[in-house]
Amino acid sequence: MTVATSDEGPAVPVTIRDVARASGVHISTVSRTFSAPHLVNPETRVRVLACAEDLGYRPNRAARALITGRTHNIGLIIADIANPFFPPLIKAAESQARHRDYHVFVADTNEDPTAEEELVHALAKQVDGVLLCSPRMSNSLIEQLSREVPLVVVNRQVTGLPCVLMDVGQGARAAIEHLIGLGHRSIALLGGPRSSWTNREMRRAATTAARSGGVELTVLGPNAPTETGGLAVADQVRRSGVTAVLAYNDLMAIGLIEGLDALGVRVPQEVSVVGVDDIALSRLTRPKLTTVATPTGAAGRTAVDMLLQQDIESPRGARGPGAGTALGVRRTTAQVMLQTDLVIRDSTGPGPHARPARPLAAPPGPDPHCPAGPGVPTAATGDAVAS
Amino acid sequence: MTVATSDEGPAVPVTIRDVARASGVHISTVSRTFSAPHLVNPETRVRVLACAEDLGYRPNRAARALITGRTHNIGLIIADIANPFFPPLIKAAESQARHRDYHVFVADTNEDPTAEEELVHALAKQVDGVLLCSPRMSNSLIEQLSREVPLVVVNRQVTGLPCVLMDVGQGARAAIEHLIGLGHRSIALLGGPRSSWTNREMRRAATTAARSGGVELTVLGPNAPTETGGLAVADQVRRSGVTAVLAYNDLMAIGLIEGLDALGVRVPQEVSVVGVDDIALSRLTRPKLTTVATPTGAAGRTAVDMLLQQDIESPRGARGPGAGTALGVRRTTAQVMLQTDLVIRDSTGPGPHARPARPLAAPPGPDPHCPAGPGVPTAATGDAVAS
DNA sequence: TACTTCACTGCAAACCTTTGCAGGGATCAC
DNA sequence: GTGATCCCTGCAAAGGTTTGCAGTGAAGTA
Repeated sequence: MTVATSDEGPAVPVTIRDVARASGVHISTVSRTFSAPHLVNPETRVRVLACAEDLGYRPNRAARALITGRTHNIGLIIADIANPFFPPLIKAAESQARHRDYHVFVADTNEDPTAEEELVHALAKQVDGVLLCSPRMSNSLIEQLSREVPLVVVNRQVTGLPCVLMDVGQGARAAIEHLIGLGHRSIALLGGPRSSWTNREMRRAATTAARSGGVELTVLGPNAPTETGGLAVADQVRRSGVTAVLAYNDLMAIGLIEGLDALGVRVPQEVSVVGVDDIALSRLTRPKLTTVATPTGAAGRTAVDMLLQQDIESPRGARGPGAGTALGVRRTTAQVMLQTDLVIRDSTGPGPHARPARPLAAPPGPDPHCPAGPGVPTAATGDAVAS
Repeated sequence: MTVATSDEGPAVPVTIRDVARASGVHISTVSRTFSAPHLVNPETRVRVLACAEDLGYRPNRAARALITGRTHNIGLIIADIANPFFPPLIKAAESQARHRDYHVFVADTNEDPTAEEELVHALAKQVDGVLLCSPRMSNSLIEQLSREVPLVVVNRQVTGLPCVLMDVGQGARAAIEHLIGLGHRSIALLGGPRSSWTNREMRRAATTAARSGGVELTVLGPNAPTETGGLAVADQVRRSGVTAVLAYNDLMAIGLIEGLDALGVRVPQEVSVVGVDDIALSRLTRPKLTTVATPTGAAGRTAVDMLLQQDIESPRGARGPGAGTALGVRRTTAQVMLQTDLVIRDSTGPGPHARPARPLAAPPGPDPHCPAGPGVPTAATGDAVAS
């Protein structure tokens, strides 16, 4: 380890006043040079700019925000940055924001609802709005927080708030039908976090699809939405005697496959596995993962658009002329539902020709109605969920 | 898609003044209630707190920062958030920061030096310091930016700035020696991004180790540090006739294995592959990846510590008493080098008993000195790199 | 009683910037 | 020559908060 001393430290901060003094004009002229150049004489402008450059002046964005009410920042709160599901969403959001001259600040909550709330507070006055992705806190808390800072919720339906949803219900249905079509009659659903909206939607849709397909559905969980979570239930899956599994997400599916492999259970020969998300990794595992692709990029872009739209409509901090009547700003809130796609790869295969090989298997469901009729449409009709 | 209208929008912002009015005290008392509670009468305090609670008051952190000069935020700039190398670093940094009552804002640059620079400017006045991880811009630009906001650099050596480095030189050496020990005589190094400090260090150390081991080292690259980057060079690797490869990082190693697999080349039977980073994924691929484990968590924690330490020493925005003499603040800068570890798993195996099977193989190096002597120590002696 | 001490609170400046308003000077038309 | 118009610039308030200083009243001490 080297230790050195230097006096190249952050220089004394140079403010608009320093530039004004150096260029012999009033600070308001300097201000205008940067925020409304057309209002200042070209000659003055170049002089001011030269001085600014010379002194290394940069407008203080915090001070500017204090008076304009706009920071040109967007906060992005996500449950777990280690989940490869999120990076494409983040990148899409950042790219979209950049086009609109906004910056995105990302924060990770470690799936902790308390951290989520605290982060919203922390970000509140430093950003123009927050994108809340796969939140773990309650709907009522989200509504309450939305009075503090404009919010757009991703992967959760909150009435009265703009939401970006992915139709995992349809995806789960497609997955179950795919498995039924392959001849599976006993299927497990690996649940994710309890407070996840996606989790509830999947469960509902999978249950419906299984019922109308006349097959048995075992729900295992809740589980941590990670490889470890999937790994941990491998033994339970094996003993349950199911021949196919729909996992809450790809990470769990991958962990499960790993766990089954360790137990000597082959995928897809003995057990078929379907994930959700279509993370980049799902193309790299062996077997390549059959999964429900979710439009993460579109979700990020859409969320930014919705936030900025609502943001532009109602300039921040606008006190009513009548001296602070507590009348909220009127605004429109839309909820968009993005489509999902089943991507069939190598982790699903034909169901057992005979009964399940494992002795502990529960008997198949008693009343098979129709072989594989499309289930009741469940999209977009959900009420508020996730207490 | 549902569209609705609501007037539950963000309420009129409630300020310290509103609380003061409601509780019948001066704003300074309200301020003290929050930032110096011991200075205000307990009765007054509870009254003020009640009013604040009632009105839903939250101190405006931006305004506070304007006057105190401290935001209690840390910026974290990352080359590519999709690289699983970073999440553990991010999480460690966040956890460490939280203990010190700081928040971390993460931003991704897409490996784009321009975006990096812009982000530093954007963050400058909204955070107390920035952690620059695996930067892609020039050292001189970094030095220049460090005058705008306190900086700690991770994975890059910049003289005069606090740096957190991982000893990838030692790691690369250990990897090469491991391969030599297995009997490999013709090894390739898959290079990463040209402007990466890690890339240069690895190359230097690998070259030295190969030379002193008397084996041939082929450098392939630069390449994108992603699965795709690894996938893309698979054919080149095959044709080069090497029997072992050290990749710039795990992602490339995994992509390479995938690519070799597609070409019918078996790992590790025909070609051994070593990665760097030990991302979680490297335990899940098949074969499990042999890799140089880098202490990402420790790096994140250390970086936060170094930033906060330097930050505390020199309170921001302190103008000298002599009315703005441009004398920089004196501060200490340390450079720490963290150790790496070779983790041997299943992607490396014995070298060829005979000559390499492929016809195109280059002849082995002419002068084998010592079988596997430890190379010259290269740690911590590097000058500034990466123009 | 007079004086000190103490706890608490109010006053006002400060942080850095933006912006509505008004003033100054030049240009132009009549 | 007068008045209107226009471009540019300065003035000062505002945004929400912190903080050094001073002032108040009460308690304590002699």
